[in-house]
Amino acid sequence: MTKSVAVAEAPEARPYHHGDLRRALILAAERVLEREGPQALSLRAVAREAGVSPAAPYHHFKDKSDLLTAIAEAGFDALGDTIKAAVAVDSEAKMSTMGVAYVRFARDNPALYRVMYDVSRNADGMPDKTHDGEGGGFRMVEQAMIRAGVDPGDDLNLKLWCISAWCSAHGIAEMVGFAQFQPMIEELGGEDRFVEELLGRICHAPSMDTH
Amino acid sequence: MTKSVAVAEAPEARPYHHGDLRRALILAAERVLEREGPQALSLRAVAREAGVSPAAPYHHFKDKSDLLTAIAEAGFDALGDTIKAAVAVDSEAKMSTMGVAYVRFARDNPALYRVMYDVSRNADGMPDKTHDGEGGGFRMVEQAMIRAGVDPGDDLNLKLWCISAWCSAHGIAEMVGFAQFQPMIEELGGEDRFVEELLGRICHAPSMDTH
DNA sequence: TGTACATCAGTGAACGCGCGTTCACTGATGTAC
DNA sequence: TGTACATCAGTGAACGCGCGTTCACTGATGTAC
Repeated sequence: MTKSVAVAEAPEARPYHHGDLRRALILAAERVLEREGPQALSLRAVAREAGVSPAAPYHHFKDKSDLLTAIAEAGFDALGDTIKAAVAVDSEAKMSTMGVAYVRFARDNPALYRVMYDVSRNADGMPDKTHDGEGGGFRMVEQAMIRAGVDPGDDLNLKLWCISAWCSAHGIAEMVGFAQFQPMIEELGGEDRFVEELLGRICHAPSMDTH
Repeated sequence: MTKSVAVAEAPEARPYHHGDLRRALILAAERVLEREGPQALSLRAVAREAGVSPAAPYHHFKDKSDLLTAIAEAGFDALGDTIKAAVAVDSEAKMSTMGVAYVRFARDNPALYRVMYDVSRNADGMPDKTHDGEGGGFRMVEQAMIRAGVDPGDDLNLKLWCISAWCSAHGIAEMVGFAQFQPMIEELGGEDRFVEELLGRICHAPSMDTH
């Protein structure tokens, strides 16, 4: 509910001050990405999509790369939420459930996923929140690994298993779309099954503790 | 040895006709990538680096994307050669040897590696030569898998193991550089050891045939 | 409750830049006779 | 062996474009008194 004004304006007229342009810009960026892909993600395009002038974003972000960082961070948050939701449904919270959810997110938001890792590469890593944060993705993987039988006391081993799983999921996410794999995907009855098969060859409880 | 000309030119004067500009452009692109990164890889920059006018490349490539495709293909060839060389040294031709060589290539040529996969994503897959070709990378992985104990008769299973390994190597290659992992890398005594640890958790003979 | 004023968050025009691509051209090469 | 000519592989100027960023500005908001 906004304050009423003395003179009625055109119904959709945005007030001069936006209210939460920072957030609006990030949402606009996601729409641009989905609609036009990562190449089209310019600061100007985002401003255009949000309905503001090209100079407006500079009141909320230092420069373009600062905006990209925020977009990537929002993406990693969304990824974490997706995995969380998948785990909530699967009572056993299996690694493969999480892996499939991970890859699905990447496949459903390919351009955003691309930006997330492009930014990470430039920033020498993913957001700290994702890696170390309490509700972050890595923590969830850790817990699933422990449930799968990895000794939680051996910290180095546990971490290596998590990183190994995450890297695999990332590699799969980037490559499932390759045309060469499509016949096999059909044979297996869909992308999710294909991903399960790949993940199954990577994370399988029996050998996890033998290292 | 070039034909001598009646009037002596400045020593480095390139003849009007280049001879093999197509190849020279690809090499120039690799230099640009190494020196300035993937963002700087414009058609004009490549022409500049090769010492020709911006219009010259159009006699050898349909457009920019055609040039990029050729660069990526050359990159995949070089990757294949690197793996081949590593296998030649290691008499057992272990998976981990190949994996480490793969990741080393990606780390030594980060910008080229990026372009290789960017192009692959746009082209819906890596070059056929790499995937299906006789001396291509996938074939080498196949053979190593067979040596490691995967039943060569079960074609689907064999292929899934190869894809799984390749995806993992790719994921690792993209993420080893992340700052979060650096302490662990030091602890393990270097990047190659870290990569070996990760790969060891992914490809380990005992369970390969149990599927 | 009103008023003066600082601050915030927009505008829109302008800047210089490098890009991909096209064009009419020209120099060099190779082939037919 | 020489010459005419088609073809090939370059040049360099020009095009229009969208970009990131800056600037002086202005409208709206909130605070002090």
